[in-house]
Amino acid sequence: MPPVELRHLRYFVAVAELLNFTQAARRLRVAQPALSRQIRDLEAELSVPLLERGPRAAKLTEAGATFLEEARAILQRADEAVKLTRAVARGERGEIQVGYAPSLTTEVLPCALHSFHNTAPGVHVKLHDLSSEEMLRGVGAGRLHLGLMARPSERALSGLKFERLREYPICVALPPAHRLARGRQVAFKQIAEAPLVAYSRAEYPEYHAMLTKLFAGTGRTPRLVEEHDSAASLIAAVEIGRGLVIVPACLGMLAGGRLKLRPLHPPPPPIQLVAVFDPQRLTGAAVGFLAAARSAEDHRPGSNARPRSRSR
Amino acid sequence: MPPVELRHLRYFVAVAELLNFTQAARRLRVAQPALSRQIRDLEAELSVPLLERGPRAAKLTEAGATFLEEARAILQRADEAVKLTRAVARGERGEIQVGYAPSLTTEVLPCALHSFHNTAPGVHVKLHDLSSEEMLRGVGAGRLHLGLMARPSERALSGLKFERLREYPICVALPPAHRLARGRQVAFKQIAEAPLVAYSRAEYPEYHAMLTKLFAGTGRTPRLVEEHDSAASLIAAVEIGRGLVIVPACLGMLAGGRLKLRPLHPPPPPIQLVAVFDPQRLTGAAVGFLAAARSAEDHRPGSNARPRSRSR
DNA sequence: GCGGCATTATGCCGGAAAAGCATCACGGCG
DNA sequence: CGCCGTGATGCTTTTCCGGCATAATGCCGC
Repeated sequence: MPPVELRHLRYFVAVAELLNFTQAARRLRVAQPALSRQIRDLEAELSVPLLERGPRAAKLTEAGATFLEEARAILQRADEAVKLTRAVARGERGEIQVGYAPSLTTEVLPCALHSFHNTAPGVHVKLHDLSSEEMLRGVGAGRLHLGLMARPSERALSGLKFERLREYPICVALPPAHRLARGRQVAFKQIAEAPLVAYSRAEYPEYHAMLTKLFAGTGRTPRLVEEHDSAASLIAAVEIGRGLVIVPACLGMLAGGRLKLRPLHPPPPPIQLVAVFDPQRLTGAAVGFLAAARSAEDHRPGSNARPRSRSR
Repeated sequence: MPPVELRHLRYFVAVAELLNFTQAARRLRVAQPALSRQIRDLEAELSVPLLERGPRAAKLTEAGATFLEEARAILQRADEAVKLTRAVARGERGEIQVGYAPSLTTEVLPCALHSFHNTAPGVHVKLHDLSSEEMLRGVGAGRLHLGLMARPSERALSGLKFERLREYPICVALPPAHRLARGRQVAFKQIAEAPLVAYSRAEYPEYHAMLTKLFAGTGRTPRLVEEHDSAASLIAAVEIGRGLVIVPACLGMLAGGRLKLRPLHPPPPPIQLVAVFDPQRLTGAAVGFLAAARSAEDHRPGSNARPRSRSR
């Protein structure tokens, strides 16, 4: 016995709406006998009469009326399924898992989310505050679509790709009243022996790798006096004078006016904020989010904007 | 371009679950090439790749995963639609509209509802307290499936059919202390001049038709002292001695011990409780309800039960 | 590196099923 | 009674689905 197909439902709905096989056949652009047979087959498959054929018009039976509701619902659902699937493929619907390094992405993330929501309002972005290793593992395992983090070493990538989103010069964060805050920049030797606060080594190993690289070849070692597990407490520690901290410029977003950031003078290589992804598994929505993150302009004044040329 | 059919969904779900065309084809009892082509056609129709074919196994794409959920839901819905429609045709699901005359059906209706609910728990019975004319019009117009009422005249039926459910002897209802309550029955002449209360003529014209018939040929006219629009207030009126009332025996169900019912002596033709229906439109559920009403036994003692033979 | 083993894709053919065409049967209406 | 309109039936045509044989592909083990 041939199974029920959507064609049967489409045909039946047409007949049930017009209550007339001939007109329904015309609407469906098939000949009337073909339609009659399909309806007959459907009734046979259900072993239930759905219509009472009269010479003047057809009439729905009780069962036919309930089947009509059902058939309409099924057809609509099928239609929506197709539309939804196409939208997912176009990256307009669905969900993406995004890992992010909180302090590094304070500038980019809000803008990217905002801009992405405008272009793809149907995509739900799930954010995960993760360490760099967790992100790399998550992207590698397919749990994450994107990881926003400091550029990792080539061997840590192991097949993944990345795209550079921003570069942030390495700065010294100082209390506003600090002596060194008066200049436009700070020479490395001025802080080489100063007490430093830092991110905790356990949670931010790559920060310490950066510090080590910074001090390599200078014959000094950083004088770490405290470790903190978040940017907020780090800022507070500097504010109350426990020490200085070496951070990428984007931390200015978080510190607001509480700290002054001054670029290090012989400028070391800047911190690169990148988006890591698996090119195999890059979905449409993830591509869209990447584009939003790449092109997101910072709307707040003065943070990463080039200083405007002085009015002459 | 051929449209999407349920077959495509069935095939896709099988492949998506096994992630293997060959095994899925075996489960579907088709050859693997046929399955491959159907999936290819489906993807072409959606213009969306749903599966990534690998030499080791297939993998769902993002769009494929969402389409899988949708396809499963649609197939299940279709399955349920078929089951539901069959159940409706068998009279096991659905809804019936039943009109009833409240005081005439106090015995039958509760039993019928109970018994019907046991045999067809999926059918919702909608009850409508209506006058006889309203019921006849409702059944004639298809708004009601059944009308439970006193047997109407043949010409009022106009094409409808009915089935007799019960017969109730015509009785006189008296206050328990009334002189006439002492006997087992009441002779007509004993009440022919007594003050009578009655149902209101406006709402119960057929009651007055019955009264008229009862008095026809006796040379008397009923001495009506009050009219009431419900059985409850009628009972109360008799209880406080405003008059007697002529009612079918089933009113004993409502009056409880408050009134005594005594059959009229030369017994007039009894009141027939019938179910009126349109044989053209009789649905399975309505047939079931009719059967329940017909065979419903009264579980309460002594109301319509034949008096048991005395122990000798 | 190459043969074996799985995978899916392709070409071709036969048959089932759906569509089309012509016609029939039936009921209402002028 | 003939003339619409209805849906049903018989037959043919077309489409398309399924089956078979076989190719192409990628992986694994030897």
